[in-house]
Amino acid sequence: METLSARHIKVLKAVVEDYIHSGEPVGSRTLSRSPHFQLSPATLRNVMADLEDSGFLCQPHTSAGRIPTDLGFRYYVNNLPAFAAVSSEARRQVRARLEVAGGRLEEILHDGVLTLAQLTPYVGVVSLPDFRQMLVRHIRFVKLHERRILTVIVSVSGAVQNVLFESETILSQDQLNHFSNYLNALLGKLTLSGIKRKVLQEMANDKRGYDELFAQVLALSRSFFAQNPDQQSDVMLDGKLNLLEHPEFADVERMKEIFKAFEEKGSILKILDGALGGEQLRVIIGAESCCEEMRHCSLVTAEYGREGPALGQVGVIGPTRMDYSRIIPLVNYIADAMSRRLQK
Amino acid sequence: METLSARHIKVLKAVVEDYIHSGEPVGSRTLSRSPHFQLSPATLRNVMADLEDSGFLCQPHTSAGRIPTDLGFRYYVNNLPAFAAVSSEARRQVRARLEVAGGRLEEILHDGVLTLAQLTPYVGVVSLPDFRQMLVRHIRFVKLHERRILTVIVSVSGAVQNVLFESETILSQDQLNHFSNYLNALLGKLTLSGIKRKVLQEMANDKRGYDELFAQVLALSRSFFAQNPDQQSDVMLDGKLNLLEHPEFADVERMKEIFKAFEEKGSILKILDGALGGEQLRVIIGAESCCEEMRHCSLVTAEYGREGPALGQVGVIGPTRMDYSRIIPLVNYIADAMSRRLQK
DNA sequence: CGTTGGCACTCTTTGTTGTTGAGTGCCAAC
DNA sequence: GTTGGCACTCAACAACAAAGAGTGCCAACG
Repeated sequence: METLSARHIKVLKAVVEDYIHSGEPVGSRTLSRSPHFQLSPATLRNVMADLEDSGFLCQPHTSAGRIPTDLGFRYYVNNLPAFAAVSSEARRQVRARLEVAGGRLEEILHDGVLTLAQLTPYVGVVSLPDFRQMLVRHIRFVKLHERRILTVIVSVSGAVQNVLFESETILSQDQLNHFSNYLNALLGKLTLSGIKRKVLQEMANDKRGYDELFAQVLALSRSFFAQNPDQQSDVMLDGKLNLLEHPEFADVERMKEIFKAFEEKGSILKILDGALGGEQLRVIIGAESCCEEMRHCSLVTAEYGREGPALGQVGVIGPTRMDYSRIIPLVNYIADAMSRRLQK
Repeated sequence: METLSARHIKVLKAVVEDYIHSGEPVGSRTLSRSPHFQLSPATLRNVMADLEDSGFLCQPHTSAGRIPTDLGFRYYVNNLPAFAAVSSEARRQVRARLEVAGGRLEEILHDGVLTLAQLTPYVGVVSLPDFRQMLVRHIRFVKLHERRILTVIVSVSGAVQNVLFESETILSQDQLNHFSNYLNALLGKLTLSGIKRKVLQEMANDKRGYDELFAQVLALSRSFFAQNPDQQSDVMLDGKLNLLEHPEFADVERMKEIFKAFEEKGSILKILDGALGGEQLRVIIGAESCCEEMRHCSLVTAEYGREGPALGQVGVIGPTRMDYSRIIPLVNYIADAMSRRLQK
């Protein structure tokens, strides 16, 4: 186990790749027929038995071939990167969908997952940025009725968020415009949580004399933050149906499990944003996600959003038997295209 | 066929209800054991054969019991309404979720489908109102960058819509505020399409001299409508997983089919809003929906939105073997609660 | 004439029992 | 270290039998 000989590695690679493409357990005989091996089935059997002892392969049952374990896939992904170039068809689609002008953040993200769902037989997934962490470009208050106020917040990256709340006093639309202007001039490059922190600070040393306008803005902000504790972010999925085409999800129980994770979204979000700010591209294989329902799935995700902290993760969810050599470059490519479009 | 005798009706009712609760084809023996019948299996067989000839029942195969056809369910729903009262548990949940203050339209709709998905073993569904047909309460323009403008539209019922577009000339936020005020004062009780129509009209007889402000507003509106052709409405679903618990969807193929319809949404929207403005409550059974993928499903939907035209439909999607006597009153009850909350 | 018991028939479901084939582990020989 | 041989395991498949539920039809009964 410990260290693998060159032959062990070669066999592991062959098993993983064969399994990725066939979906069937691969036996020593199949392997020996491959032109890459001049070895007899018996020899391969010995090597495969070693790999099984080391935990890279396993057998569904005694008289079947071997399939890679999570560890086997992990070794493959980490050490054997024969990455395929992004196909011209994929480039074409990305150009058509993502290399266009602007659009709201949500539209861009949606285009991203849609493209992934169409270019791969897996599920496209993207985590929406945590609004509280985004730089605010604009705040606007709109009076709806009496004390009922609609806040429109636009982030630098083009995300738009609407929040309803009740103010403490009745204010006119003119006053609100006034406040909006005041705040917009003030806020420079702050995040929503930054603003909240600032407001709380200012309120703490309330003794200082403010001009009246600022006091009113403070009161308004307080109502605003009071009514909207900390809304969490969300994920967007597309192409769930793709998964049903894979033989590993023909079993209804297994399918239920994974669709449950999709419906709840919370666990997926946790997996995606759990490592935000870590590496640019991540591959999470099977049980590595620590999510019970996702133990038969892998994720390939990349951060999107240039300059400053990443906004979120975009990628695909598929069976652990995923075509990593094609998917990894593709996810990278699309995350890049999204980031570029977001910059415009 | 033609007219059914009292006995035929009684048998049909018994078969439908037994099938709804057991999910198994029901045979003459089972039926004769019911305390409601003093008849021998042989007699019931004759009656059931009649009902089969008339198209109300059918057999999955020769030696199985009978199950109701779409027509059988239809007759049952139309003529045999022994509706169950809404359970106290359901009332409690509706009170907790829907009889609270305000919230944005989307939140209200979301609460509605969520409640349905939790109270029934089926899928909760709601069609979002066509924004173009809603009465506009507020329009607000927010300058983002150069000619890039964000429009915030709030409808009378609390729906909020954000639209991005580019104006023809560069305008300051003060100017935009001016326009917003002008438009808001002007638009009274118009729908978005109403406004569009009006703008187009005014532009047609362009020769008339306008004051400059109005001319500018017109130009702005033109850019707005140019960039946003006619966005269609949408549907919201919740509780898709519920369906997987029903034996009729244990078959992977059938499941795929229905989930395909869910993912596309378009066909569901067509079914839902196809009959908007018709009856207050509708039951659509199996193939009646004219949607290939939905031929094994039934829908029970009711209109929501009081005063003026209905906003949309809310209800459930389940197998044709649905517990109509419980679901119909429940859907009615929830549509009512939603409408009441929307009025606030 | 409506109702009923009897009977032969159909067809699914379930369990049993081989048979086949792919694949393995181990061992002795090269 | 590599290889061929061999016995063994196990899933998958097919064939077959038996059970059970339900039917249609018919003759008989009140």
